[in-house]
Amino acid sequence: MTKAVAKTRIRVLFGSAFAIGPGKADLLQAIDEAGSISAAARQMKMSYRRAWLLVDTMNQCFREPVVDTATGGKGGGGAQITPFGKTVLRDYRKMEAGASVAVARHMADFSRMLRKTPPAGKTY
Amino acid sequence: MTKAVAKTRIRVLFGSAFAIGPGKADLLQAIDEAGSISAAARQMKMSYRRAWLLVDTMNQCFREPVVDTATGGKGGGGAQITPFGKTVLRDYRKMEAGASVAVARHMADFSRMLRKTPPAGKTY
DNA sequence: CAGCGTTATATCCTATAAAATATAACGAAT
DNA sequence: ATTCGTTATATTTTATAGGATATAACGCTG
Repeated sequence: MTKAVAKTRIRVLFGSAFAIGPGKADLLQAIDEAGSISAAARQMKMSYRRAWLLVDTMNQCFREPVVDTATGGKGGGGAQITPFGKTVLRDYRKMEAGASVAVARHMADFSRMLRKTPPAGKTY
Repeated sequence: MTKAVAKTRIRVLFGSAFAIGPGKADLLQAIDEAGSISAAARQMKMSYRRAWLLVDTMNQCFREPVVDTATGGKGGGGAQITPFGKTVLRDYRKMEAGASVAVARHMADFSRMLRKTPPAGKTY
């Protein structure tokens, strides 16, 4: 059975550009574990460019940087999530979890209305 | 003051393609009010093509059609949201509202962490 | 000092989503 | 019968996000 579930995706918008969403939160977490942007990017199978751009956006959107970076390789450089960044991530996850619970409350009813087999091909 | 708020956007995924999200819900509502896909599309400033594709996807994803259509213009044709479609929309709005409340609970803390002025230009 | 693995950035290329456009069939009103 | 405003669909074009690639500067390590 194809259990269709709503992954609850919330995004915090800031003006027109957005500050953080599921992708950036995961990236932040990956950087925390991996110790560098590039390692996190490899882990998440995204280009370094994309990862760096996302980090840059976050650092621009928040009052303080969420990630500290240092050039140089092999023990020298790398990236660390700041204490402030950890707070951002933690608070974001709280919102996410809360939303997820709220959605789950009605999800059973909803999924009954879905077809048993997903439509094939592109569906927009 | 730039009040940055998280619009809570939830999407119900169905396999890989997704069944309904904020855009489709709004479209459904607009069709209900406007009485036709094309009028709803104009109202929402999207192309008819796009609106039609979204409706088509929904009709494929759910057990029953959410929109009934009839060809012909000037009183003849048009589109109506089905009773089933109304249920879908109502239940979706319930999930959305629940999620929104949950997010709002933590939003105050979060928005304090944002910069006072949004970054200019493209930010990804 | 040479090498490795970073950050940081610029440029080019490409895949894809969306718009624009066109057209056919249709049904009611006039 | 003509016209109007639909649904439905196909084709072409455009805008843009993202990948690929290249390069410089940097800082540890050996």
